[in-house]
Amino acid sequence: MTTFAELGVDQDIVEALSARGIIDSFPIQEQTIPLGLPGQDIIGQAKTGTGKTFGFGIPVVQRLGLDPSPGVKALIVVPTRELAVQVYEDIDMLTQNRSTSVVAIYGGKAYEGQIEQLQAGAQIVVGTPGRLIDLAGQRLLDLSGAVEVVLDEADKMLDLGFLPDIEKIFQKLPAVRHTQLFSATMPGPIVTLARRFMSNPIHIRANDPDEGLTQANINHLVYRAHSLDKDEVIARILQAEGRGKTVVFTRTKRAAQKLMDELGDRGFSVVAVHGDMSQEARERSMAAFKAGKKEILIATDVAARGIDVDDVTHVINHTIPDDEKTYLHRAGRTGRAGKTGIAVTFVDWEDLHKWALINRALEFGQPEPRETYSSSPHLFEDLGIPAGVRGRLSTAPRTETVKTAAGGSDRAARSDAPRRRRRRSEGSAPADAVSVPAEHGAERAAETDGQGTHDGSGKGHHDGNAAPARRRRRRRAPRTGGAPTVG
DNA sequence: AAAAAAG
Repeated sequence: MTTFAELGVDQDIVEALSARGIIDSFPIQEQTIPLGLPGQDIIGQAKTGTGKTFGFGIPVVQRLGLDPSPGVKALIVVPTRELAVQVYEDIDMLTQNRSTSVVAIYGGKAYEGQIEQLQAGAQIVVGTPGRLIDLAGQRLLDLSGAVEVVLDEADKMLDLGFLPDIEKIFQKLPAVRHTQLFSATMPGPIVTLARRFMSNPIHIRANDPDEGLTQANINHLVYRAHSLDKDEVIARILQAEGRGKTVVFTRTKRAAQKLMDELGDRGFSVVAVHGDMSQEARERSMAAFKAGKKEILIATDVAARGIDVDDVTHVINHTIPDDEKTYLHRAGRTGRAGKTGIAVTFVDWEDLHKWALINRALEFGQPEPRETYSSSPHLFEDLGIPAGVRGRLSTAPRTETVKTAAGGSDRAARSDAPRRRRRRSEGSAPADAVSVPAEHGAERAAETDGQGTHDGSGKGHHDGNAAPARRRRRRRAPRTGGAPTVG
């Protein structure tokens, strides 16, 4: 392993990194930093969770040097607000031993603080396109001196949804500049398009050629969702002992909200992030998940790219993503920085063609998703769920839909799952005899209410609100013993 | 077609 100092990184940046326990460099960093430092334009491609941010971030910070003059000299554009926050934090960390100032510019937040920081002379801007264009249009953000430019998740930034915004932004940038584009996925046509914004870029692929396209340390499991109750199976996965942080992806905002309500009703400690939530609630969710205060994150594809959370052990695709790129990015929330992870995907009947596409593109060699059913032993074996938990869970009471006037009692009756888990990890008696602590229901209700459904701002009354969703809940008769209909 | 991104 090469140290950062050996790559030519300034001592104060090396110290900032080591203060965070970062000593050794990753392959993408070894390849891009020595080129980025002298100003080479780079298209940098490396798998998820292998250190791309520092691959471009260190050269950006170092090239600005110790120039104290105020004004924007570097611009880093990212596709989501949460990623803007994260990249801002990473870059800010790199500058901790020098005076370079960094600001995050993104929507859903008050203008005031962001404008103040710009007027105070911020030198590095990390932001999302909408707010950047907004502030540039108001002459509150001057990009004409941004000689360091990065598109993170570059293929996303150059796809149809973002391209017009990106073109507007590039029009405001100086012609002579250092431009870097990074992503785990870089389709050929996008590389061609990207060259329009760069001068003689080098395309760096930090991928071992005989490795596959996917991360070797992520175990990919794919099941057809036909003959099983997805919510039920996901609940059981979430009950597993030894499961760490888990991200559950859905296709729509509504589905995310619904699943959060469902799991919340079962007593799981969950947070959600999707575009129908207030920005404040989104950031609260991410902070709780990152800190480990909440172990389950329900998300739309807003969280598919770039989000770096330590020790995510499982990614669950409640709905299969539309294409192989999204699949790769979603799965890549686990198995980061050399750790292992499991990605579980449920394929609905109408989505079989999507699996065919992803399977072919990523060369999984598994043309059909595995057949499984709600209490299938092999499913839980695959997932590494301990036998004891499995046995107990398969007999978990699944009757319900008690309609009560006061939501408290029926809710308590249903929330056996995490109680079980907690008791067992304490090594105590079987949980069936244990009653739910009184405060449990109330605590959870408060959490649910705090997650963006109503944020007190009077807006954001998106469909699929918590309360109606809860009332709507009804479960079919329990699948008796899960008599499989394996095809 | 959905999600994201300004409000």
